[in-house]
Amino acid sequence: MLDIKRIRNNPDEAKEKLATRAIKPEQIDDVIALDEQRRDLLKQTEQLKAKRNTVSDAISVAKRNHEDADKQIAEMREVGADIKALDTKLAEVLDEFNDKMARLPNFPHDTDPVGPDENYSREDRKVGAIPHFDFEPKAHWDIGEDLGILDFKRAAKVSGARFVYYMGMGAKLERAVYNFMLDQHEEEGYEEVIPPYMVNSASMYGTGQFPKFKEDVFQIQDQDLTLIPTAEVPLTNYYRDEVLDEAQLPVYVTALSPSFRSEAGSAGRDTRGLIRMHQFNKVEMVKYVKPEESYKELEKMTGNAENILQKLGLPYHVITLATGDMSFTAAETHDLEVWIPHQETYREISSCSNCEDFQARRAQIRYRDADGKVHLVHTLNGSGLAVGRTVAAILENYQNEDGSVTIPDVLVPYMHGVTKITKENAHAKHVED
RNA sequence: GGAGAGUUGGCAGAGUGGUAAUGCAACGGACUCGAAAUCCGUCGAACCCGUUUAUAGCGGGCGCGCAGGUUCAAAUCCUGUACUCUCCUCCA
Repeated sequence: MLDIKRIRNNPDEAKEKLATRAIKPEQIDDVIALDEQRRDLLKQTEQLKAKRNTVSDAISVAKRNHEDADKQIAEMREVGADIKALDTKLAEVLDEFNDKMARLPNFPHDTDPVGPDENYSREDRKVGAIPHFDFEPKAHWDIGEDLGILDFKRAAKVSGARFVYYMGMGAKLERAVYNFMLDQHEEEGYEEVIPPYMVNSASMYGTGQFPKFKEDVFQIQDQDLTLIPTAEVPLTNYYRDEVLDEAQLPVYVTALSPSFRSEAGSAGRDTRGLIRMHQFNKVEMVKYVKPEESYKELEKMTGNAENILQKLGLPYHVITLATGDMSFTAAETHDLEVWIPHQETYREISSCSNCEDFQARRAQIRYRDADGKVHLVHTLNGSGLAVGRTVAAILENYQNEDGSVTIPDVLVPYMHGVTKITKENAHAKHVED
């Protein structure tokens, strides 16, 4: 949620900034007009309420002295009716105002590249050498199915498209990857959390998924529960409607969780493999910080995600998203894209965003400074990393000509010493009693 | 799933129709070399509107889980709802 006072005082600034995010100037004029209506009605009803309060006092005194108050009561009956009418109108205006405000995206940061889509994003750096293969590299779904560690067919039978079973060493690799990530982030100062995987609408609203992106999620029928599309939602709403002490900041938390996404509107894209699933694991990082530190913290968080890729030896590049390509709540976003050999391209594997006070205003997450004054915190979130896509990247970048996959060194301890996944070791052996 | 109880300021806790007691904590001051204790004073944080250069001050609104309703007037009465706790049932 943007600050209406800032929009009211600088409408041109708001129009200019949001124009880069596909918001028409009329939408700004709309909210300003509604805001004016709202304040006008508020003034009227508050004047009447002030009158009601003073006259009610008089009535109360009169009654106590057993004097007649019928005249005032009759007068107040009318005032009461007027208040009710005004309040009804005010509620309507307020609803519309809130709805329109809730659909305006965050202001982009001044340094963000301006442009309508990903073609305008800025590449900040490339890290790691792109691997060269003496053979035709296979797609990760072929590697996985040939080794028998990924089973898309049976997942389709049991659940549907965009689901997968990880089998044997595949499951173990997934587990190794996220355990490694959690351990790394813990070393970097993040507290590990296991959050709820279903949240209520207020939480979805707080982090900005609702009201605009309801079609992107899975909701439980007849209950106010939504399967989380990212752990960002439960992690950021943890302090919803709270005032923190300045001394508590910054707060760093991390969580492994499944993420559930309906992928409405993605029909036909990435139909094979682990890239785009209805359910995938992700290790998420969230920070609550003081406003003046949020951009420094964003760089640190991006570094935390990069650290994972570097230790895994996966080539990637970092881009700063163009204004038109950023998510709704972000003021600035760095995407990490990992090299996928079979597609000969970089694919998103992490997205680290500074939401500034946009989520904090919606979710009312604040802190009290040394002078006792209350301010909104800044919130950041980043994937560190999407686990399924990391497994896909490992399978492809570490594949061998014989169909086996070498395990990156840092994961070997997490694989209990296994250095390579082969057809021979991919599955459980029968154990004689 | 069944039955009951509860939700009031940072915390504890009164208040069953006339507009939020009290205690603790906190803050300011006095005393003190300083602190503690004591005494005096302030105090529902936050939010909204108006006035304003102002995040100062002042005025008003709001404010008793949330949303409605009844009433001249609601913490108090009514309806719905969320959450917490206890017991029963069930359950990994």
